[in-house]
Amino acid sequence: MSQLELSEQEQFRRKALEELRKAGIDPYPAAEFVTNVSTTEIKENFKPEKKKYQDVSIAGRIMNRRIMGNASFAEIQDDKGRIQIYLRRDDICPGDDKTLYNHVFKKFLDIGDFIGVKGFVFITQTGEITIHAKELTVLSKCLRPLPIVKEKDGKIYDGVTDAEFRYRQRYVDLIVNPKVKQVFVKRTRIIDSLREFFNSRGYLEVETPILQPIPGGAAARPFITHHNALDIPLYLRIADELYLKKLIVGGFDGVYEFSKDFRNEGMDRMHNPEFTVMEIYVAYKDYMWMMDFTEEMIEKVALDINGTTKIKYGNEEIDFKRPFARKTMLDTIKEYTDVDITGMDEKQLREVCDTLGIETDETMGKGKLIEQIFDEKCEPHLIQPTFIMDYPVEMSPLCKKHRKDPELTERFELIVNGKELCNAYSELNDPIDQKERFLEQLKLSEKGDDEAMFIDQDFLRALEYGMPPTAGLGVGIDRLTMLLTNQNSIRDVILFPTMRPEK
RNA sequence: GAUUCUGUAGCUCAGCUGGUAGAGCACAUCCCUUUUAAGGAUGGGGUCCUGGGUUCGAGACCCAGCAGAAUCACCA
Repeated sequence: MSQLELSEQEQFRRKALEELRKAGIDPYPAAEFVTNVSTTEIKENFKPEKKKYQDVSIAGRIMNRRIMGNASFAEIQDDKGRIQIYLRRDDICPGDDKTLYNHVFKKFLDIGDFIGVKGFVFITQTGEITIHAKELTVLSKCLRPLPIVKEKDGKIYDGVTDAEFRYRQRYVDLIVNPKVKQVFVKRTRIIDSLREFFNSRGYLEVETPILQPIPGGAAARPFITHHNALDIPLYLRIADELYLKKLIVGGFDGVYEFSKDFRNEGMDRMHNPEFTVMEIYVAYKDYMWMMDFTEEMIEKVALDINGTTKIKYGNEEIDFKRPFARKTMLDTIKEYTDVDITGMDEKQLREVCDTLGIETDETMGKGKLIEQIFDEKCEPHLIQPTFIMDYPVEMSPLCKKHRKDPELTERFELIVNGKELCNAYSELNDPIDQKERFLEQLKLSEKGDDEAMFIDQDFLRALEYGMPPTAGLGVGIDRLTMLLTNQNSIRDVILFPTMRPEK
């Protein structure tokens, strides 16, 4: 980029950079700057009578400056927060040479630059905890004007709100919007909390392939790529289910993975092409056990993150206190539509859909039709955490048939705010049954269902060696984060959401 | 993929019925040793998303495109 293409403000900052160098100051010094405190630590603990923090060293980004001649106030921001700095010319320049204040601080530094400050903490006349600077060190020059967001009594002035700007330049969003940073801190805490829950029960975190020759474990359109050395197509995983079950076959009794999955489908406020799912599989358990486990897990995470089981999400108040409601899918459909679809065949179900005003097409089998009825007529009403149990067998090709009714499966989903949050099975471990279910999927695929599952021969081979009865659970981490941080879009809980490239 | 809305200074936004491009913050210059959204004064800064069209004249109107957001469809 030539000098001519730079904005006026960028040119001024580049000029200041050169002036710093001329003054013998390296604008990008290599040496460590040792700090001994953070902004928030001072603000939380400083008491004027205690004589604490009389020799502090702190580093951060300049976010505000008020120059009053030979004394100035600045605010610097570190990882934790902000604090005000008081700079007096004769304090940071004790000798005759006043360059550091008159030129370096006043002329060559800007909002956005990183500085290090050594000094003591005091309270100003207006009552603000402030660091009185004795030394000032330039740590890094900022060459672009940083948007200035101001706040007074909770009111934001000149906020950076443009969604495109925020997502594309997330680094700026994080600098100027502290609430955004908090969301991502919470996201990590959620994952920490889950991990702690699993580890404390002795389950093992594992890593399974992202590049898979057959994308298994879910019904979805995959991304495809090519491996040059092997000269084969590879798919980005859509789920890690089959690999984790192979590990149960291999003798691990409890395994889990935080899995970045990829689906080549539509994008909207609930869907990003890459997203995170936690899947866990525990041997010798069933879906009833897993329901208790899920309840306990969700309640714990809510408490760990927000200190309460109650959350506000949009206009709803949701309570994650145990126990959650438990209903079968067929009962729920009866409850919301007054239709008992128990034992109906495909033709009858199609008629029910017509009466209820649900669109159908020829590629839809029995399972898909029931799913449509549930998704349209029931799911949106389920705001409080609700387990929906016993899905039709056609909808769940990897799930064990119900112990009491072969038309159903031992499956539950946890619905919160009208959306699926968790999905769990008594895992199908009968290799003959599994093969038949895969063949059913193949028929659906031939009928035109482009989401039907592929047949994974290696998975069938593993099951033939024997898999103990196993309960499995998947949790949408992005959606869980959205709920616990009250965010309306998945893009607000993913640091760098997928965007069309610029220009 | 469909529909609607949006795109003007570094940021947030005005811009009338089509008639010389505006404000606040930021930036620059000068003054000021306890200010806080904010010290005071003065000043500079624009590919009005892009390309066509209508018009004497387009930031505004029309067409096409690009990018984003919301809603819907599919999916978690």
